Amino acid sequence: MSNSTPATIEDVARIAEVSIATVSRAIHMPEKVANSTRLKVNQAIAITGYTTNAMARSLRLGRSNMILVVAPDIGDPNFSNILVGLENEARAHGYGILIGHTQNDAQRGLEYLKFLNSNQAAGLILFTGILPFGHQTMTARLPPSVGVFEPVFNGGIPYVGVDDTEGARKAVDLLLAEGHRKIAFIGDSRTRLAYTRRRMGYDAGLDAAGISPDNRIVLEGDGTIESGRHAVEQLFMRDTLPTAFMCVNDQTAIGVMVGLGARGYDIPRDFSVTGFDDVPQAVFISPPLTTIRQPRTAIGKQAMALLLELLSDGRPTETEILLRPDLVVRNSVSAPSRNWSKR
Amino acid sequence: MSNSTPATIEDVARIAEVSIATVSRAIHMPEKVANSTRLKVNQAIAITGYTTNAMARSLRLGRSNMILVVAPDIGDPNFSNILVGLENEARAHGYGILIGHTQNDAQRGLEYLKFLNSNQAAGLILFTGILPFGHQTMTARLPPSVGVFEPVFNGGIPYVGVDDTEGARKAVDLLLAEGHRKIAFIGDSRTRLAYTRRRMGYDAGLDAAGISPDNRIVLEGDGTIESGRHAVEQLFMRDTLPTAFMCVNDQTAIGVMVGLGARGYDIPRDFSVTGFDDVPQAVFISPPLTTIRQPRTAIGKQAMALLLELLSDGRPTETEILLRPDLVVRNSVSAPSRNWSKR
DNA sequence: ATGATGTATGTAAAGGTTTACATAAGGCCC
DNA sequence: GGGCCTTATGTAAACCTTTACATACATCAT
Repeated sequence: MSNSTPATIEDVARIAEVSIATVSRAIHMPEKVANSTRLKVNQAIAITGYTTNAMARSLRLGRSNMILVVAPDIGDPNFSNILVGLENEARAHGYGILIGHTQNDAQRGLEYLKFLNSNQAAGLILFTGILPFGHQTMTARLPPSVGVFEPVFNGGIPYVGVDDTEGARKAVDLLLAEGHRKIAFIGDSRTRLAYTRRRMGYDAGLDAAGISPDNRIVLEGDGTIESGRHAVEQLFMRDTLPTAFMCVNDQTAIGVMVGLGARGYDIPRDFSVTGFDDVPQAVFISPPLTTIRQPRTAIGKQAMALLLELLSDGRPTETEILLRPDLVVRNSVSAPSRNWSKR
Repeated sequence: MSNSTPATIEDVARIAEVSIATVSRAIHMPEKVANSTRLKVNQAIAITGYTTNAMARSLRLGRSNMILVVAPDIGDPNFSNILVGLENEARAHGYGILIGHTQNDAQRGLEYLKFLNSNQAAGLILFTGILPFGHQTMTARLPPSVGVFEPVFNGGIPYVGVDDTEGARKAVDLLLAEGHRKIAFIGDSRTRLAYTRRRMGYDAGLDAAGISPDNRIVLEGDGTIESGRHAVEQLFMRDTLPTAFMCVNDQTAIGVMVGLGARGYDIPRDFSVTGFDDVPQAVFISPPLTTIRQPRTAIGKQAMALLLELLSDGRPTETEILLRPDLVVRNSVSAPSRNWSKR
């Protein structure tokens, strides 16, 4: 059957000697069709190699079987594993994944909006932490959407991610348990919800340990390696130094380690460092980084499951599913060796 | 105009007081329509917020504006950067990217084949190095396709990637220049075309240096970290050891370094190691890995450009576009310190 | 004035589905 | 045997475009 044009439902109907309506029913509502007929149809499908034309189907149904996934940066090491989870779950339900990356450019976001408007995607997964569509869009027009990895700032969109506060708490508690009392928090941008939440974990841990706010050092940056390096430089300008650096993410932590290394310090002997995310590099840098693991594949899977549920129910839930963060202990933390406060 | 159902071409036609054919022409063949009319249509489009329904368009045209990208593993560190290149180029031409990963499972491949058969994708980008569809598919049915990163084994599909042979040659020449004479090549599977080609570079370099085949050590594996570690163990069983390990990819090189480290050797003092790919980790491991860089974004961009060209021309070119590999020198190579052959 | 040529627009069909509605047949009850 | 319900199938419309073909009008050469 190596026909040049693919078989249509009509070809199947002709061979099975039934109407096209029956063929459609045999495929999508098999219980509505007599056993004998279903058999004939299935044979005809096998003979012709028929597969339903997704375009025609989506057109008729007014809804596609694609999910648009928008991320600021496809290359982000966190991204790919979540994508695996998303993709697996989507495929299992007959959906495909359409991907786009905005590079934090609103113009780009708008271009992807077209995929939505033109009915090419039935749902939206957002990695961006923000609706990347400027103000042209009212949320009303958006298809069912789920934020992932980073809570969505505007728009009141359900979110699946790690419990940032609890994760940060685990990190700070480890540092505390090792005996650290002067712990710096190296954050990224205050506009990121993840920052705020991790910071909350940091503060809560320090509160519980009875460490006064005066003894806390909090810096902001942009979450890059460079930003971590820069934070170290800033801190060395001051008259007090922490004994430990608790970083908002692994990139920052790597930057901190680079900065400290450049000044000739040894980690964890001289300073302890923790990260957050457990990116693949974390295990390769030296020393291997003690950090908080994001269950990325699970996050992807659950986010997609939630979206698919929204898609069938239509119920506009505003949920937040928080997954448990795990502390992964490697070699970047030890007890404080000396008190840097007075040097 | 926050209407619940999106505007159709008919809404636009009514407002602009023209026929739907004219609207369609005003959009797609503006020169065929009078200036005054075009103006009216554009205004009507602005008022209604109309965007073309991609489903209807694709159905009518018999061709979608999606490109299917199939990779064995989305999480592969090589993948994401190529994807960036692919995506940028696609978007610039109004195409979207549909992604799938097979995990080397033929069943999975078949599932993606459905996207193709159901007309949801106009073209195919293959990362898999092999047509992942078992034998059910004759190439005739495949849409325009381009292999990327890994030459496609079966199917005679155009390919865009790095020049493996030249890259390997650069690595072996560096090792030779440092004075190494006993260089082991740690490969992966002989079925991978990339292996064969890199191996050719290795042999060519050694030939040129007048090193006889007896003095070459070649091992095979599966390209994983574990496989690199295993290769080291195997070599220590033998009575001759190389002074340098030239690895088919960075993963293997990392494994080799781990294996050597576990035995207490220092790199590059005791042994030199080179990789291939320049994955993001390569810079973080210690010592940072000297390797061959794949111009990933450029590969993606060119592959997509080629595919788009195929899509419009229809000309079934069987090309191979080989990009220049760059040697990136870090710290895993130095002159051989002693001769391990007789220990 | 006539016919030819060219330009701008309209009409209607086609693309492959799904599904509301119509029809037909079979079984059952009285 | 007639009416009624159930089950299985068919008919045809609708989803929204694009485009071949038809039409209408203007321009121009003769």
